[in-house]
Amino acid sequence: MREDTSKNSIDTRSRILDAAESLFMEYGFDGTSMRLITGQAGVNLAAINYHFGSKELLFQEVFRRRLTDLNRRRIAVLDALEAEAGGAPLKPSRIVEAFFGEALRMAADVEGGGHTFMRLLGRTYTEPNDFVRQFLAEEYAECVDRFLAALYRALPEVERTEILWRFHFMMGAMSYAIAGTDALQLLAGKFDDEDPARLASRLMSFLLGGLRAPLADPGPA
Amino acid sequence: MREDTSKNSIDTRSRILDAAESLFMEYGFDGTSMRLITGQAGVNLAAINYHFGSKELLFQEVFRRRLTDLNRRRIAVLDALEAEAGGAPLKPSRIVEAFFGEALRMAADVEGGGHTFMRLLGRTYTEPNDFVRQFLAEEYAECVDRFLAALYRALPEVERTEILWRFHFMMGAMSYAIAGTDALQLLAGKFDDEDPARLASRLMSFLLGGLRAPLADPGPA
DNA sequence: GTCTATAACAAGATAGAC
DNA sequence: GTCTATCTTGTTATAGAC
Repeated sequence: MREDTSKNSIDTRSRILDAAESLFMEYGFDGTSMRLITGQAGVNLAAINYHFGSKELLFQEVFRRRLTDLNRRRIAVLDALEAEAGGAPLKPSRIVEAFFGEALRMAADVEGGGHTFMRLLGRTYTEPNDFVRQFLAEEYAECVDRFLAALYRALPEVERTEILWRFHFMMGAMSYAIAGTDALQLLAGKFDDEDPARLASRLMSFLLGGLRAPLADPGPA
Repeated sequence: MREDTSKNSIDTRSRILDAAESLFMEYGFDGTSMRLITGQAGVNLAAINYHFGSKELLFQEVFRRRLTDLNRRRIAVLDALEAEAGGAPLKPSRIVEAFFGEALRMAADVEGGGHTFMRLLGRTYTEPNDFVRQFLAEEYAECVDRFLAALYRALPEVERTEILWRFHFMMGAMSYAIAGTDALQLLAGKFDDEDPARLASRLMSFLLGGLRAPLADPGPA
């Protein structure tokens, strides 16, 4: 194993990305200065602009680095399920497991940074920063469209708007699930420490319960 | 109706709070400058420090103004339910409805600013800003303790950690539900515009489905 | 209570030496 | 590719006139 033959240049990018991921997660985009990032990464202040062009572009790269792969894996799993089903609609639970299971697997990777990234992602959803809003929408477009289409086919009797909302609710629950494992939160300190696999099965059971819940009364006309 | 007899001083505080609430929701704490707030409020820049002491204290006051009442109402509803039950455990669905129903009612108040506030609140949960973390924990402590105790009594056969997590998941779903009504989001543009009452019943049905879901397999020992 | 002016500092970005 | 030094702008906060 080469120790630091290539400690420069190629490594600098990664060091910056790792530091940025962790700091953006902790302090948010506006709360994280470039000086803080380069300080933690052990690189020069000017390196961010040299390697990424700007703070915003660095932020985007932090997401692209992991998100592209995550959504590719999601789609691959969905492809496999659909191939296996041979034209028949999938079970809703399989679809949900494919989408959220991949995310939870990434979140379980504490060493490799997947955990930090998924927390950052959850946090960013509710941070309506203009430039990242559009970026995330593009990055997710294909994956979300594929999964929604699969759910529409799997639940033809359910109004599409209802499916959309439930999918959205599930994203919220997952986001909090990941954030809650060691973050702030009103309930912090009340949780026993427990392994991510246990959490994943807790969440999945909750999500499927919500997805299968009886439809709401549309209310009085 | 008096037009602007008291346009000063007492009104200035409210104007600042309203502007701050809306801007903090849109741009976050760090992304919102005092110049922006005072500009939108139509008051002088120095007014924030005069009336609130600092930007941080203003932020806290934005929350206190609405949160204290919200949690008081929640507790009042719980008190009424428990009085009615006369010592018997409550139905879990009633407890959940009390807690989230009050929040949803506030979120439905678009005119009065409750909607903006609830979106800000949901966003702030995932923003682990040190000073607001502690503040929110204190502001919520009594209410959360009361509702958790009620749930523990209502579901004695369910492991407490499981209840804690499901409560947490529900908070996440609610947060996204409120944010998603007109915010960013990957699914934005896909939602038909619809009234908040409809959304509330959609969410409640999802939450109860999740709460009632079969317990997860603890997994292999 | 409200205002102007400004102090004191931190931010992102870049020019130019090495 | 990396560094230092610096430019420009924007930030919170406050002193002091009105």
